[in-house]
Amino acid sequence: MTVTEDEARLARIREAVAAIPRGRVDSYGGVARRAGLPGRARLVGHALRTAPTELDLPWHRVVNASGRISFPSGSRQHALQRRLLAGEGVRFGDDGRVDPAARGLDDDLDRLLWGPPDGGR
DNA sequence: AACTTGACTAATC
DNA sequence: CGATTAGCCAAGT
Repeated sequence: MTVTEDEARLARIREAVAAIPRGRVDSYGGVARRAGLPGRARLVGHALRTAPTELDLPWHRVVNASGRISFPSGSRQHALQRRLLAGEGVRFGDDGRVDPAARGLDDDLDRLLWGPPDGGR
């Protein structure tokens, strides 16, 4: 297990995060699955935590499997993430869950977005 | 090197 | 609903 392999995995995770369209969210597990790393949701958390800000990843579009922001409510991060999502039109329920309609992505999303130059849109 | 933590999750109770 | 358990495993102590 080399360092380069780890970096490649992190890169795939970051790609998967970057592939989440504006106004939609995905779960840590979902991102991991689309990155080819099923069952490794925690790794997504680590990847985002250690990701350089300069990458400008849409990290706020990643919520937990419950559809809630994973930062403790009341924390600065929680407020920020919620605000960023609200700014993209993501609705929240009274229980703090994001609108179910905005949750989850198809496995083909990556191909749809990055594959066929003409397929999508 | 042992032990703990954590931007997680699914299953059970 | 919440609490517990077990699986996950990179990083931090």
